[in-house]
Amino acid sequence: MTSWQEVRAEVRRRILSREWAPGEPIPNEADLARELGCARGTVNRALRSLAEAGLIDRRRKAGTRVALHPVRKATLSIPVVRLEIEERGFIPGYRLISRAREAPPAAVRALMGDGPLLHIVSLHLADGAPFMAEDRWVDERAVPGIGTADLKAVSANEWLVLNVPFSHGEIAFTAAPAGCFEAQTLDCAHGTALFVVERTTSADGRTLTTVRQTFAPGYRIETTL
Amino acid sequence: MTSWQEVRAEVRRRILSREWAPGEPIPNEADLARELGCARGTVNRALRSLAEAGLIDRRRKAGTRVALHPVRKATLSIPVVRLEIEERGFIPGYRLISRAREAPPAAVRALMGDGPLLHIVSLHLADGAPFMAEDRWVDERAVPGIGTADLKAVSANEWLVLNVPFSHGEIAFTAAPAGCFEAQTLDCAHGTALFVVERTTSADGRTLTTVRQTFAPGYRIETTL
DNA sequence: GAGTGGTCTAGACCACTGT
DNA sequence: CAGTGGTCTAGACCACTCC
Repeated sequence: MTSWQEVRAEVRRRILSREWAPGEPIPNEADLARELGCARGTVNRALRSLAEAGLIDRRRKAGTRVALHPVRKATLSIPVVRLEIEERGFIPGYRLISRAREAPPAAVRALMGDGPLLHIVSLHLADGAPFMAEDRWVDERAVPGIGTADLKAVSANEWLVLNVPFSHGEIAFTAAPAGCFEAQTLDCAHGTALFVVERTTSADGRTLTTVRQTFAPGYRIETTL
Repeated sequence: MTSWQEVRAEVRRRILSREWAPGEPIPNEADLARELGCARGTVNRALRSLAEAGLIDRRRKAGTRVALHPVRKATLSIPVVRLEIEERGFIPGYRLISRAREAPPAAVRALMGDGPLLHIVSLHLADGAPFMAEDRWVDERAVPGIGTADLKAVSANEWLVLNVPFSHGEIAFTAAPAGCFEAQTLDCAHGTALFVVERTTSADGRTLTTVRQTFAPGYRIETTL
């Protein structure tokens, strides 16, 4: 019993077997280290891992307790769309639909201010079939270079990932019916239930870009718990 | 420059500022520790954190490199539904719709075998309004006690979390149109675009339960990147 | 074979917080 | 105030993997 993975496994076993019941405190790090025959640092590493997984709650002085409601955490990797398409075994494609300097609608203006924004609409393909339609607004002042980027060759999605480091972002997942635009670009019936991802990224407190990605029917995100 | 958070911030700064470009190797732990004036363990902690975040790639002997495609990782916490409703500021409610020992459809049988399964259908409410409809199959042999649980008082969702430790799970997110059942229970029009979560949990290689949760219109999951 | 990250140790000090 | 987790250190050995 020397590795932190072994310590974690043993503690997890005691929790799952109800030897240590939900809500109950477990021994402190020093005691556990003595019992299991390892350094306190090793126990700390193991317990930190379990705390991140949501299986235990830790607080200084109060000690460590088995979580009352073990919170499952699902981690989603959000790669560049092109890579996601390749990972699913398709040949990726891309088409720029429009690109214009426009006054944004109210919802976008609330996020990104009144300045003129670049509005980029594009379509990503998998094996030639529509995969995802992207409607994006970019703050030209916050993202120098986007004005001259060749968005016919490289998608805005990819250009931004490669050229604009960001510090913070928000992402949301919803379902929405296909509107006229989606029905046409994604080749589906008006009103079809589609999976939607909305993302906003910012740096230094400024919103760089906000995007709404609508996926073709049947799209699903999968991961393990 | 002594804390691992400071080290991480400094390394992140150099990456974001392109001082260390994507794909390029960065100094090894020992060198970095010397330069920044701290122990190697501290640098290790910082770099491990950045690797988990997807900003760098690390391999023994090959060293550490700035990731070519910084993979965004979104972590979703999946709490018990009742807690999720409370967190959104609503008063949670729950209604058991049906509960029967039935032969499962082919899709479920493929996952959970031929044995007789318990089929539980229920509805979760937020401030009295429909919030989520749940269609669940449970393997009675693998989950002893579910047969006698009072599922009118405690939702199957919560009963399982409290009584059945699991070791592994899969989760998927999709969009689907409301069928007759969803339209009726969630009080929406037939065909409405709804957000769907499908989950399967297992332990010791046996599938314990599989569930399809359909959320009322407007539902969205949000998180930060 | 050798360089790099992964980990363990023993000890120390500190920050937070319940009592 | 005192107990507990959080972290840092200096040194060591090991596992992996590229050359």
